[in-house]
Amino acid sequence: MQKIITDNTYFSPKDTLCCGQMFRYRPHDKGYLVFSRDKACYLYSADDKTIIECEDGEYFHNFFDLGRDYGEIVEKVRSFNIPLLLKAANICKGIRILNQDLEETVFSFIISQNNNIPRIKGIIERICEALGNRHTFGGLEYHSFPSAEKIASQSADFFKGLGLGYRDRYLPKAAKELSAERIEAFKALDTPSLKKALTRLCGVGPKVADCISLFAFHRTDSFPVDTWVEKVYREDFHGEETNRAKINKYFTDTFKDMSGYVQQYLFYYKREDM
DNA sequence: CTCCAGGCTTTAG
DNA sequence: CTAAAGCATGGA
Repeated sequence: MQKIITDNTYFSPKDTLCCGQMFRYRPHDKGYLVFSRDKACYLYSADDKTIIECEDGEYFHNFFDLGRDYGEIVEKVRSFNIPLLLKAANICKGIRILNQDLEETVFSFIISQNNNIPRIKGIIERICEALGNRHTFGGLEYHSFPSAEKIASQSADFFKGLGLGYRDRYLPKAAKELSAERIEAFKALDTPSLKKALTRLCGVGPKVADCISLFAFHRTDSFPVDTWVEKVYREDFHGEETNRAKINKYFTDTFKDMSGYVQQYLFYYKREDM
């Protein structure tokens, strides 16, 4: 077992996990158990430290984006000098934008459409239990997130049985569309082209594409606009637009390559009703 | 009962 | 091209 110890000023387990960018975690002991792909870690804070215990330190170092200076990012966000954002940055400075597995992110956010977070978490858990491989971590049993190939081999009815509702047919279809060549081609694209390419996948529209480009490709010039962000835009930025594409343009034009960080701060701030 | 959730596909205009 | 209807499910 490896142990990664970091300062917790810019790394809060709770805020990083609960801000809506990932769904596979649960409270455990002093912190949380976190699952990504076929891997697991135990994440917790003690005194002024945040600690990761896991078998694959390299994987989770990258997963939690530990190579990046978040003090610098928070300062850049503060420098926009927007009162609401100053407040949000203080509360959310412990959020790290994760580097998540591409396939897992694609399927997870297809499921997220017109859905709420507790139910999304439940659906993903049932998918892992039904199709994932069994693993153990520190004596605890868990299931991996299934491969695209495995998802592609299931019927829409199978997913309906897991409670996906009308999204049942999107998963196998998107899984078949996710070829290795296509995934490889994604990496070379700039963010607007990547977003367009992701939108070709069944069940992936502009908002989900923004989430994938942010949480799997770390494209921080993406700004996903969902119902909560729309609420922030209306109520706090006093925006007039109702078209989500235009709201997206307003935010990305304003925040450029800080868009992803700002979006997460605003989303979390609004959803937690702080 | 209605309304809403990290919106999308399909169809109509 | 844009706009709107239709969509499963479960909790408030």
